Amino acid sequence: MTRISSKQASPRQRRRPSAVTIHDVAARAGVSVATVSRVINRKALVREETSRHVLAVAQSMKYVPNVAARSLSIRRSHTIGVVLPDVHGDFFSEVIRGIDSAARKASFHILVSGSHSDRNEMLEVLDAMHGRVDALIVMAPDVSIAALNEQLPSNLPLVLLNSTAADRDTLTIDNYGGAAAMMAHLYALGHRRIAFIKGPHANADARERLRGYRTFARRDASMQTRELEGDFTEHSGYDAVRSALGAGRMPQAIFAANDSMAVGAMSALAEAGLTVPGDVAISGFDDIPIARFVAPPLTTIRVDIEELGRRAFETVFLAIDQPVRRRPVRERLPTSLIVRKSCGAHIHQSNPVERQQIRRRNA
Amino acid sequence: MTRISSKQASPRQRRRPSAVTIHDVAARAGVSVATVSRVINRKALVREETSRHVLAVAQSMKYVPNVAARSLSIRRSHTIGVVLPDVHGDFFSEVIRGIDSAARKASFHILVSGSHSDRNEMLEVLDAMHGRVDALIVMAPDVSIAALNEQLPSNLPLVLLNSTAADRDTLTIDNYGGAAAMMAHLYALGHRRIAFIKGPHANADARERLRGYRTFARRDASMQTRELEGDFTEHSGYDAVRSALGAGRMPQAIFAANDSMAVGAMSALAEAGLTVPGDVAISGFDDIPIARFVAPPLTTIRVDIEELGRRAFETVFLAIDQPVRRRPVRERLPTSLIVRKSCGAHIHQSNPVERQQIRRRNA
DNA sequence: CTGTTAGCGCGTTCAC
DNA sequence: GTGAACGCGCTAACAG
Repeated sequence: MTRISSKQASPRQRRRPSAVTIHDVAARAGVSVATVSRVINRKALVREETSRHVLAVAQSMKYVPNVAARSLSIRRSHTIGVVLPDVHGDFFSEVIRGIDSAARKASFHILVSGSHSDRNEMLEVLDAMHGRVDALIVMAPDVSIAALNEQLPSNLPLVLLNSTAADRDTLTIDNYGGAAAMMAHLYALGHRRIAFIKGPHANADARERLRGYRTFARRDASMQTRELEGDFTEHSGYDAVRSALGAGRMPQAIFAANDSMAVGAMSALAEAGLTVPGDVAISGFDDIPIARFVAPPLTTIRVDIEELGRRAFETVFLAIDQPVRRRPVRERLPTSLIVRKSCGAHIHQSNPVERQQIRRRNA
Repeated sequence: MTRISSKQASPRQRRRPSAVTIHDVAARAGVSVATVSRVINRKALVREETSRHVLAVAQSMKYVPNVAARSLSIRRSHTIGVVLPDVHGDFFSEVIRGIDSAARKASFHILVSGSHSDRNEMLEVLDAMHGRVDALIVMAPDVSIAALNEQLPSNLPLVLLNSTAADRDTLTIDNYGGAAAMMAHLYALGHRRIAFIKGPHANADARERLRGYRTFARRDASMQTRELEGDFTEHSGYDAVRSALGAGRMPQAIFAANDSMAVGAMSALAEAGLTVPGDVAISGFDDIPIARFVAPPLTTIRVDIEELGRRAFETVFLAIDQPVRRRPVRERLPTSLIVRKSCGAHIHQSNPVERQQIRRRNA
């Protein structure tokens, strides 16, 4: 009995008025749902004419595929989850921007969750994302990693940002190299008493920057180091300088683990009547937008956070539908030294003569 | 025939190994899927003992409900979409933070999409979110609103941020009032030649701030106004001052439509050898974190963006499942004047005597 | 090329 | 209290 379902309208409308479905379009276009599906998804071959007709009908009925149904069927949500800790300011927005722009090109959506202070909270969110996303981009303090590995279904593609874990894809910034480069720059400028304003101890980036500072500082016996506490906020940079002001000889240069603290430090210095770079040189890390607009402009290490986000998306995107567990991707994004006036005359690192003059002047 | 389905395992595993489903739990616990569902959702009454047992089994099997299936069934995704234009820096992160924190409390997820420069791009995204979200929080230039209203299913709860549209819920910042308050402050300080650095023309906030400036400036014949172009970036603030420097008499005060431009302006002033507030007073809008750490600290209008995000979520959340179309919510968030040193000595608005002295000094 | 049909995993009447 | 069975809207075989 090839009963053509002609009175389709009645069995519907059981609950809400509901949106127009693939069945409605099929009925109206006089084809089967399969054909409509094929047209919509451009899968398989459909006669050009049929295709146009279906498309026209769908358009006229304002048909929009139900994503939940599709996800259920193909087991894919075309969405990736992004979970970040409690980061503020530009970092957050830029990394999201990077991920979002890359995701949009691939027609992916991003489900974000930010500001997770404690581990349990983060794990809870991770759990809730299960099934909702095809892959995950996670930034977490190292301490969470172990628990994370157990919690997460190991078949879910995942890339870790700025933290390390064997057996997982990771994407990091070359914090160590950047810090070392900055120290080399300050050293070349003639500075020997260089203080460092640290970031939060729990932060992996902060630790690596500190390591760069320490390692370089140990390379020369004439170096006098000093470490000031900080937590990446402007205020902590301000406080760090205040404390330094009241304790012993001032350093010739202050290297802050991030730009925000450098700005805070400059503020404290200005308040104390000290000039930059005349009395003390200042440098930061990140190259946030205002870095070049403070007075004097801040010498810093540029980090392309947006690029980090883009790479993160690309990494997980490639991992989706890759059942074979290859060896983890471990990429480290480069940083670059941006020389501005806060550390003395503008010199090019590549010009040893000029460097010599500066060194003498600063001696 | 009460055939207990004992050999459940075979019909499964047709495609991927697939995660554990409600059927698996039911079979293992020796109950029906309906019961498991009831236990998981705490709906209907289930015998305490049965409930505990099912829960235990589910836990042991690491059962996680499939959200796609649930969404399909209950027609609800527990997700809200957030669509923002191309905003940078703190605004973006703070509004997301606000929405996210409120959403998490309600067990909602947020699907974000940012940096939409043109209208079509935004409409595309809006379209793609259809079915994926239960409600929408949208920030768009006014120009899009008309198209937006047509595009969006009118039954989808939606709140507009910083833009207006009849018949839609809107949440705005009191930009006009804030700008007027700042003008009153500068006026009280004795300033009469006050320049204004404008924001992007397409931006509703920028327009309102400009309106506040103009309206107040017209209240006194002694006022001399001047409008400088800007686009909310530090660089444009810098450029605005550079252009002013080369054209006629410098204003006594410069009121930037946002803090970023104020910072850029200060940078240009410092470069030109002008002091703040000695030679020219500077004020901004937003109270971004670095505002108090530039030298001198910036007088500004505080805007609580995170709160804006929280309110936005609450507004749409309340609208979900509210079939009755009440009259639109139109809320306007207050702003407050933060007096710092960039406009002269620190004075309290409430102290007329002090204000008098300042006025005389500035005369 | 196109139609039929069986799931995808879960919520939900309606009997029992 | 609990279970059987249907439907949510769509994709993917499998037939034709």
